[in-house]
Formats: sequence, structure tokens, C-alpha cells
Amino acid sequence: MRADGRTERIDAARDRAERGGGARDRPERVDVVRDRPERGDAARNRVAVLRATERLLAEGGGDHVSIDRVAALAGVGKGTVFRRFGSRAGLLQALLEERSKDLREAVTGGPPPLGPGAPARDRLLAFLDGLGAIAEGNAILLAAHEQACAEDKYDDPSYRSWHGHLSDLVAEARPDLDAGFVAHALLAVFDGALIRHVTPPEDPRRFTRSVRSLALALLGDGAAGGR
Amino acid sequence: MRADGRTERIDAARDRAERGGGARDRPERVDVVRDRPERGDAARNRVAVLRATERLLAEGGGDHVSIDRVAALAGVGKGTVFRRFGSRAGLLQALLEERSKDLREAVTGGPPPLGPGAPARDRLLAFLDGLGAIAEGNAILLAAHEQACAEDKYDDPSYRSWHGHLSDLVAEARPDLDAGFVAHALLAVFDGALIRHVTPPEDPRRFTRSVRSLALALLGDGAAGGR
DNA sequence: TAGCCATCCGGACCGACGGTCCGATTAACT
DNA sequence: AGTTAATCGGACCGTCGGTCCGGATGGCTA
Repeated sequence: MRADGRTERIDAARDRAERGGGARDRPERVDVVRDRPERGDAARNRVAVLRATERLLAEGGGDHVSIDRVAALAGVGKGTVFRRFGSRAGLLQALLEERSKDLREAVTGGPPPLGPGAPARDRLLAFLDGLGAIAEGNAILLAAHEQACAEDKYDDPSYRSWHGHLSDLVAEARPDLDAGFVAHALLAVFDGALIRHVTPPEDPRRFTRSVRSLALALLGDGAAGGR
Repeated sequence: MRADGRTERIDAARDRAERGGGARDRPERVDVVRDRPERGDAARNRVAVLRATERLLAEGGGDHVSIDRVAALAGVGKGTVFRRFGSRAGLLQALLEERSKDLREAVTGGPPPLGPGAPARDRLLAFLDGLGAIAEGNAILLAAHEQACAEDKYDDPSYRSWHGHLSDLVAEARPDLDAGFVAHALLAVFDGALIRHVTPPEDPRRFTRSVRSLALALLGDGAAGGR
């Protein structure tokens, strides 16, 4: 998702339709006007929907967020929500992406240890800390998203991106392990319901600490402790 | 769940109703007749529903298993399914329990290394192997169950039992770790969708091997390898 | 065998959901 | 002002999990 207000949309359904052969007939001046900017009302509505979603998320459980309710609270028709986000999963995904944009940028281009330059081990721990911070503050959203994605979770571009990053770091820090699977295992722990289950009201940062010590155990904590 | 054909039912809703104070009025000869055996047709219908469920599970994705379909295929009314299993989640849970009964018995009373007697480390690896075998053969069922349980997954008695066992073993094998969390992390990997995602058509046992090597890395593989 | 009663059966019914569709609307450009 | 294509919104659809209750029936007793 881009930072500016450009279109982006879902286009999964449309892609399918277009590949059906209808659009091949007039491939004229497509390139020049392509990706035309979002219309004003469309942009306004998108943020209204996003805000409504997070309000509902905050005041009730994840299953409290139905599209009907979101649309009503945003003062928008139901169709609008679907046109903008494609599906319930897409809506939650967009919100999640908004919350993790900073981390993503820090990871790809920020200063070490999150960004490039630090040893893999340090980057990995810093990354898990960052992910933990997001997850702790968005456990309900996370749970709702997992529920909505269901099977497709592992094909989700966002998941793939986190997994790729983590996988690279693991491969560098512990070349003897199956990096891909270890990365899946580490990410599997970021389950909305699990986070809520292991987070006592006091000590809201406990989850992140647990993840860190889990990672340390996995990497072999270099110094003592490894028994 | 008992092995014989006794009642067992759901009773979550009923328990709640009874605690409401209605049953306290006549606590007469309750103990003697309580838990009266299931009626013949009821027992027949239960296995019919279970079989129908696994047939649907086999021939379509997890979301292909709707109660309506199950009831229809079993030649039974919808109400019957709910009376017997309480909910969609309960139905899948029952099926899952049926598939893992052997492992549960082997763990609590069977011969080492699965059963008591072997070192914690060996028991843990054996247990994960057993769980892996079940999970590989029931990935779709697993995914459907997770989807149905949603939030309550971690309160599910079956999950709690696996978690308790694993937790004990981890605590014994690596007293320096947060056993409870590590157990959650290990179980988190048994995600139906993940299993399907990392299991190529050839090599169907790859998942279990991956889990085992993950566990070895976590426990510190004693010998070399720890870098 | 007849009769009785608790238990069970089954499918009509319900509210809610995710998702689609299309006539009406409107923003942006000429 | 006029044109056009993108957008809007809410009626509509099929399906789902779950409830309810009049009627059927199993199993026991006399």
C-alpha cells in the first residue's frame, strides 16, 4: 500500500474479469492515464471506513465488526466498503498495514539494528520487538484478521513479506536450521487470541518479552544459559 | 470423551441453566440413575453424523462442512446435530478427539518414550512426533476446527491438556525457559493452514520432521549443533 | 402384550452475515 | 454548461449457525 492517496484498490475480481478477454480489445492510450488519482469523495470515504472500523474494533470483540456496522458507522453504503477493500479480510488487512507501515519502512530503510547494517541476530531480535509492540496493541485486530483470512493467510502479501525478512535473518544467524520453517514458527506465535491469552492486564509487554526469550533460546543465546 | 457409547453430550448450555438454581430443588436419587445410557437411535445418529462430517471434510475444504450439509448427508435433522454436539466447533472437536484418542492414552499410560518413564526430552520429541502424525493426516479438520473455535481455542479442554503435558515436559527438560509460553509456541505451529502450506504433495512427512528439528534447536540439541 | 413416559427427532424458522448489483449521483475535465 | 466515467448506496441474495417445539419412538414396567 502506498503512502499517498492513490487508488490501489483490490482488483482481484476485476483482474479475473479482465483476463477473461474483454479488455484486450482496446489497449489504446491506457498507459498514460492509468492509475488515475482517487476521486475526492472516494478518498474521504476510505478514511471514514477505516476510522469506523477501528472504533468498532475498540469497543467490541473482533466479531463485533461486521461490514454492515462499519458502513453504518462510517455513514456510507455497504457497496462502498466492498468496492474500496474488496472483502472483510481486505478491510482488516488495510488497517493492519496502516499500523505496521512504520515498522516496514524502518526494516527496509531505517537505521540499525532494525534496518540493514547490524548483525542478523540483532536485527532479528529488534524486528521481533517491533512486531511484538504492534501485536500487543492490536491483538483484537490481529485475531479478526486471522479469522477473516482463514486459509489464505499464508498467501497474503503482508505475511509473505514478514516471513521473507525473518527467513533471511534466520538463515544468516543460524545457517544450520530450516530458516523457512523457523520463520513460520516464530510468526505463528503472533496469534491474536494467543496474545490476549498470555497477556495479563498488568504487564502488557509480557508477550514481547516472551517472544524475545523464545528467540534467544532458538538462536542459542551465544553466551551462557545454553546449558 | 469416553470410549463407550455413553451420553457425554455438550452440556455447556445445560450446565449454565442448572447453575441458575433450577436443579437444586430435587436432588433426590439423582446419583443412581444419572448418566443413563444413550438411546439406540441416538447412538446410531451420532456415528452417522461423525461419518458424514469426515466424508464432507475429505471431499471439500473445511468451509465445505456446514451443519446443513452434514445433517443432510447423515440423513438426520439439523437439530439432532446440535443436540449431540452443541455447535459446529463441538462437532469438529469430537471428530478431532476421536482421531487423537490413541495418542492421549499412549501419553498418559502407554510405554516409554511416549508414556511415563523416559527422560523428559525423549518424551517431548516422541509426543511431538505423535502430534505431527495426527496433524499431517488431519490438516483440513484442524484448520476447520481452529476456524470454528476462534477465540475460545485456548480454553478448549483438549488444547489445555496438550499444553499442560508439553509444558511439564519443557519445564523438566529446560528449567531455564518459560515453559508455558514455549509450549504455546510449539503448539502454535500445528496450524491446519500452515501444515498444508509447508507440506508438498511428495514428502507428506516433512512437517513432522521440521517440527522435530525445531524442537531440537529449542532444547539445545545437547551434542554439537549449538554452534 | 399393552401402555407409559422420558428422550429424541427433524425441519421450519430466525437473525445476521458476507457479498453482489444496478439505477441514481457526482466529481473532474473540456 | 455539458459529458463521461467513476463512484455511491442500499435493496437484494444465498448461506450460515443456532433455536424451538409438535410429533415420533425407544425402552422399561406391569
